[in-house]
Amino acid sequence: MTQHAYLVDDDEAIRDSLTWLLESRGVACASYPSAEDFLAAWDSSLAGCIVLDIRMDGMSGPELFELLCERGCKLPVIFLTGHGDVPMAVSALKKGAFDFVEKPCNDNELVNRVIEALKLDANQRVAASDSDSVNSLIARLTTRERQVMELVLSGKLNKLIADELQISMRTVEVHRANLLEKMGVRTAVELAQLLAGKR
Amino acid sequence: MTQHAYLVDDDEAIRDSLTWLLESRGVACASYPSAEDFLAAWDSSLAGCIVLDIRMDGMSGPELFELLCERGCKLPVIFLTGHGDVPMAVSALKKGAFDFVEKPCNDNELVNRVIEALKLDANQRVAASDSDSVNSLIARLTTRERQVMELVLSGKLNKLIADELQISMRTVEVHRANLLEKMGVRTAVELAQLLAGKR
DNA sequence: GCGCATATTGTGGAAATCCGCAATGCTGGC
DNA sequence: GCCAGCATTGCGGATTTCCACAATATGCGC
Repeated sequence: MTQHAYLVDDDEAIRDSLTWLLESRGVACASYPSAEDFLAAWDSSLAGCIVLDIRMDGMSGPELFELLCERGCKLPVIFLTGHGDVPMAVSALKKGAFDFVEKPCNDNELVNRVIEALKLDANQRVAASDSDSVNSLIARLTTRERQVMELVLSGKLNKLIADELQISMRTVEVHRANLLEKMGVRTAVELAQLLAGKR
Repeated sequence: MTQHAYLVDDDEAIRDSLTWLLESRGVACASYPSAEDFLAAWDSSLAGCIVLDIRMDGMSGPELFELLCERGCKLPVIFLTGHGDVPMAVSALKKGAFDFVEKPCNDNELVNRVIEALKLDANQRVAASDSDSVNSLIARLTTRERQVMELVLSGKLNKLIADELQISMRTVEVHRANLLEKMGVRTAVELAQLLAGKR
């Protein structure tokens, strides 16, 4: 999915000038005149970042942000704000908003923030994909393979694993070989590294 | 080092009432009437969190925060703020400030934030200590042991390690046994897990 | 009933790991 | 020169890991 900067602002002049500005820097844009419009268009496959005005008719920026968070949206959000509201800013940042930029703003500053947000989105996608891959590998293990894997990862000898599971050592070897193959690694060390942080 | 809530505010009444409030909830306090006073008292062994007023005569809260960050201070900082200043709030949060609480504030809210900040401080200390411990273990390895360790962690057989380093397999075994002992682990799997994230 | 997936087990042999015991050589500090 | 630390190596033996080949039993879906 191609990354876009999703511009959400009821002021058409701002949407147009931001679109022009960002596209001249190679950033694909999609603009929406209201929070409701973007919400209707959003789905979890969208890639990029959101540039979101705080004050709009109808649903406000923070309200949209809240709803997107509830729906699991991970896109970085840059708020455009013309008035100070510290509690709202603190609250949004703590909920994961990427940044606040005050209007009127320096063109370069905003574009740079957008580009940073796009980088963050890209990095998050890679990390999530890695995590999904490992999880799907684990999901393909049989119950017994998973049991043996846990014991291998706790550093036990095959002999002790056999004692603990009350099976033969040969069976432990079979499961061990199968699980390493399914996890796409050759050794228990590689397995431990693959699963680092997932335990 | 005992954790304290370090209260920095030029208003004595606020310092006193916060002290009373926090101590009645079991939090040790130390208060300072100015940013300069706290800065003079600070050193990196202090444990706890900082409750910091924004507006003070002399050095301001954000200025103190800036200086502390430059000096490597990791204590969580809760800003007390009576006026909105979004860019300052956004900037401080992005630099790692723990929270902003507006004055006048709900007593329970502030105490809860302080207690959360103390927990964060404690967790950070444990994590830093773990990291230091592993680093000091690594520092005790000889050059050769470190080389062998890297190759073990990349999953190579002793035989291949011996080829690569142009030494005998017995020597690899000696280094391998020595490094595992020095790192306090019994197997390469445990070693990989100990070093997860440090590579 | 048949086929498939899974779990289990045994045999035999090869390879890898581990380690006690013993020894040599080099370097740096006292 | 002596000693400690480090690097290196060999021998012999024990243990562990790995796996081809082969087989049986159970449960499930068609």
